[in-house]
Amino acid sequence: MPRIPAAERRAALIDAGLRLIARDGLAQATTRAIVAEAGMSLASFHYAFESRDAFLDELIAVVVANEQQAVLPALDVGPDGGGADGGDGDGGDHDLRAILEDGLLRYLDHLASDPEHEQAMLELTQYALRSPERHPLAVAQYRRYAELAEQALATAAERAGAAWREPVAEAAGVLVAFTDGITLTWLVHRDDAAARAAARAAADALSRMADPA
Amino acid sequence: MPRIPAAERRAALIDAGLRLIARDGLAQATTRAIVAEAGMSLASFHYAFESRDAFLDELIAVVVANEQQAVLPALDVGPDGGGADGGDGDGGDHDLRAILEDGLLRYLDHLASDPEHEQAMLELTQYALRSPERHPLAVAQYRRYAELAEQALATAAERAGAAWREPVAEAAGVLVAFTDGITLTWLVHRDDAAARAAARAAADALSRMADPA
DNA sequence: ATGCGACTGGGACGATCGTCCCACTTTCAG
DNA sequence: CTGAAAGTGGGACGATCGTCCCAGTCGCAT
Repeated sequence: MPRIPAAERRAALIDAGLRLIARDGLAQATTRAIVAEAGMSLASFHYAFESRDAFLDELIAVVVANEQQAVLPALDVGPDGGGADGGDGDGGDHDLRAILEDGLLRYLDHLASDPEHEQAMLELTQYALRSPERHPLAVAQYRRYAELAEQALATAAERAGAAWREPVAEAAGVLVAFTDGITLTWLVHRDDAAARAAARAAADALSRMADPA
Repeated sequence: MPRIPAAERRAALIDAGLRLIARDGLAQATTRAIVAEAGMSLASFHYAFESRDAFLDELIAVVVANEQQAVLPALDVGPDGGGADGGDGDGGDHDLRAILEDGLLRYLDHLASDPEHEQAMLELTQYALRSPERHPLAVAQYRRYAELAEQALATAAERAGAAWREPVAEAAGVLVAFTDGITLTWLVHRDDAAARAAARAAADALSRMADPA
């Protein structure tokens, strides 16, 4: 009812759109459903956005930009965690392994606390993957993931006093891939124990891509 | 034009449907598009299937059942591959690591040879993940993946003369998760080198879940 | 205060969706 | 040979989609 400038309306619509996609899926995110979720009239949608496609393009861009605070602190904060039992042969990078596993477990907590958000991100990726003109959006999304992973891995190595053997970007790519896979299988099975086992294996593999200082 | 019994028509429609989903995406797989791809009339669709939802349900079931020959031989055949350079400390399970890496690289070849199929499977999973009554289809799909992974891992360990420390199913779950993540990131970036690096790391992590005999 | 431009509401348009119906043709058991 | 059953074609239905239009109304600079 109150008058709202177009810029704010865009933000409110994107917010409602993401909420709707997370709850009901991308296919249910029609223009009418979006404005209903935002409590607006249908005309406001096309006053703020040229088309539904343009709306989704901007939604992806905005959501990807906001992904930072959701994942980065998951791997960033906290001193040494308790860590699982050991028994590994190599010494040295034990700390890095524990830090990485701790970060991945923290990500699993984040995933469990808001599974629909990750499911929505996955759905948006697949949407962008279709049609060549939208493919760059998916690439940008995963480049952002890689950036965040890179920061987290750099921080982890620094804290453990280790050094990545190859460029951090390579390990970051591996981390993104593993995280994605763990997310997808957890969304299917909701099996926390299996996800933790995969996280453990992922931390193990990643830690071996670095040398102790 | 020729008369075709309903059973054959069901198979032909499912075949056309999968082809269409792989090429254009699930959203474009309308009843009209499907019958056009199969070269039939629209009435034949609802003569063979009760509804589009029922059609998709059976399509998923059939496709999941046929997934066997696509993935299993990828990890199953072949003696010791060339293998990458080494430098790892631990001895013992070096063979298992190489076998697993070889199998994963073979899967990457399969993925590159028909990326749209894996993309379609991913899309079908997300479709099934929505709505509770279809969720079991996604679970069945990933249970099948886990079965195939289990067979492959058992074969690999046997060939390397190694034994899985935990039940094979646990390692199989990790393999499915890693494979899924590698698939997704490759579909986005089409970066063969990055996928191979992730495959190497995955093989490394998995091989450490077994003990040499 | 006032007028112009930004914003809103509701209704309507054509396209396309899944589904259904019915007249028709082919097949095959008896 | 014949009649019931199985399969086919095309058109139509109501619902819903994205988009558009236009008459109205509010806010704000002047």
